[in-house]
Amino acid sequence: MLRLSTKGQYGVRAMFEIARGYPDRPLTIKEIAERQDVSVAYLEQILGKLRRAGLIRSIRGPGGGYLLAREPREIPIAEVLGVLEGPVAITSCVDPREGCVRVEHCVTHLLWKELGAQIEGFLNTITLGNLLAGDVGSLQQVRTALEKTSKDRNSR
Amino acid sequence: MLRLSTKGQYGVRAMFEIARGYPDRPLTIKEIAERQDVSVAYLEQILGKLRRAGLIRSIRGPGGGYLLAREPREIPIAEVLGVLEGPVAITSCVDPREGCVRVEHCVTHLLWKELGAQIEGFLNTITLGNLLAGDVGSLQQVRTALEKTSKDRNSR
DNA sequence: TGAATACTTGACATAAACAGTAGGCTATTT
DNA sequence: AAATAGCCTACTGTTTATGTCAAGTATTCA
Repeated sequence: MLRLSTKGQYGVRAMFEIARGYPDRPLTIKEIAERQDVSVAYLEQILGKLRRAGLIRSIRGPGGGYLLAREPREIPIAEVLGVLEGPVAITSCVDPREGCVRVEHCVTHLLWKELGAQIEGFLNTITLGNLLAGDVGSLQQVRTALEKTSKDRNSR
Repeated sequence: MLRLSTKGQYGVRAMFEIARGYPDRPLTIKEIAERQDVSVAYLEQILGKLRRAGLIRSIRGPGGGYLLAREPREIPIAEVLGVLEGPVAITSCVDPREGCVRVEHCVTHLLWKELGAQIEGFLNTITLGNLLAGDVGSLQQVRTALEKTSKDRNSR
């Protein structure tokens, strides 16, 4: 359940690849495609969205390619995914683009809302900088802290 | 992004409805369907899965219906969703039923794995009992604790 | 200026997943 | 026996996901 589309996955991987070159040199689509094993045509769509959203810049012509528009540590994963897949919306009930017709009857409304907030919160704490530094391992500490807190809550 | 299928949503709502009657009386599919505004035929599929997984019991014949197999507080939402939609698997890369072909090259592998663990951890802390008691509001505290911890981590 | 290189856009194709329906069957109670 | 209620499986229409393709536009270098 709760699978991410390939657009989101490839997008993050492409951003990572671009970030690796940052700020030294622009990376061509072809390079990114080869390194991440994705078709050039498909990547074009993805990078186009990211560029229009202002996350990356492009330079045309020979020697051109893509560059990050900001520093890696200023680009949270949540933003990349948000551009490519829209906001987190576990159910249509909590989708900002739709809306709940039965909020008051909907017992689960709050549950989905909180789950969404949880996910967004998490993805906002991780940046491309973290990915580059390879310090995602320390995330486990975050989870551990969460579980402890929940346990406290339930034992009250 | 990350939308839950209707099966999962309806399933949780159905479980909630059954839990409301617990342990007094069995609820018929028809009653659940009416109260949660879902078709009887569709609900049958969902309740069938939940029954085979041992989350609910059924009683046939007149006066029959569905009952919880355990106490509401012993039934985490994660389990309900797991039965109906399989395990959390943000990408095929971290799907226990598939597997990652390129773990060592896959920078994002750990990220998706942690996100999945985060979600499962959260859904495991919420039970039908919590839903019944309407104390989902206190979830916010959990999130706040999470964010604080993350902040600490990043400022180190 | 012309060739090479690279990005841009929109239409289209295929396949998988989702959401729900339909119909017949079995068990239990009265 | 009749009524009630759950059980099971196959089928189907729709939507979404995942790409591909083709033609066009912009930039740079020689």
